[in-house]
Amino acid sequence: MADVHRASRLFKALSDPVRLELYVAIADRGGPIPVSDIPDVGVAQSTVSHHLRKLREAELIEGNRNGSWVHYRAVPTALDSVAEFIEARKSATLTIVEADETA
Amino acid sequence: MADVHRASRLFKALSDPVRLELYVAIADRGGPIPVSDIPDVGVAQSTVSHHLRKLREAELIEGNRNGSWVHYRAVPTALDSVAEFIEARKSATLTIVEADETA
DNA sequence: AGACAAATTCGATAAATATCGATATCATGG
DNA sequence: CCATGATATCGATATTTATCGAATTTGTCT
Repeated sequence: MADVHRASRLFKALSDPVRLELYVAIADRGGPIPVSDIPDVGVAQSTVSHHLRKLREAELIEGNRNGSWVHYRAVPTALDSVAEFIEARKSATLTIVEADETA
Repeated sequence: MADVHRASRLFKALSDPVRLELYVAIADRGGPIPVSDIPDVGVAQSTVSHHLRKLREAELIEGNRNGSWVHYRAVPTALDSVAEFIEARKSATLTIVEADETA
């Protein structure tokens, strides 16, 4: 949670349904996936490319060329700060639940 | 994570720095907090109200009037689906890390 | 009732963003 | 070298969104 700006940038990167779907496809692949293997999400190719760039800029994924293909993979630690953010909020809300319990 | 749309709606709600800061202030309060107690985040009061509405619509917070004041509190389970989303991605990336390890 | 305070809603505006088709870049195969 | 395929970039457009000040609603106090 340290930096609200960093967290909000990650949230923003994941806030578009199409982009989120792309990210999930890449992350759940486990390994590097060429763009051409990413399942169709119903938008033009240039739009896919645009979203991949956004995900790259947010450092959620990284890609490298292998011949004609660009392989993308999810950056393993990218979601850590989001996880921390959620944990921090959870303990805060747990505190109040306990307080209500004893009240 | 089941529904990508639900997840992206939550992400979108948290994607604005100002709104995220407001949410953190409310969530970390532990208990109900009147709007007037929310620390100044540098925007007009009407803008704060607008963001609170968005957070409400995303069901991240809920508010109820008590006299002249409206008290907001974080919905305790609201972030659960986001946490699930992250967990699911983590196991996917762990799989590949292990695979790389044995390679 | 009238004055004041808290919060929301309204209307306008400027900035950001998602999308597309067309074009460009890059690599490969004939 | 040219055609083809994969991906990225460009330019335009329509939609969304963050922001503000002004007006409104809601409630309290005298």
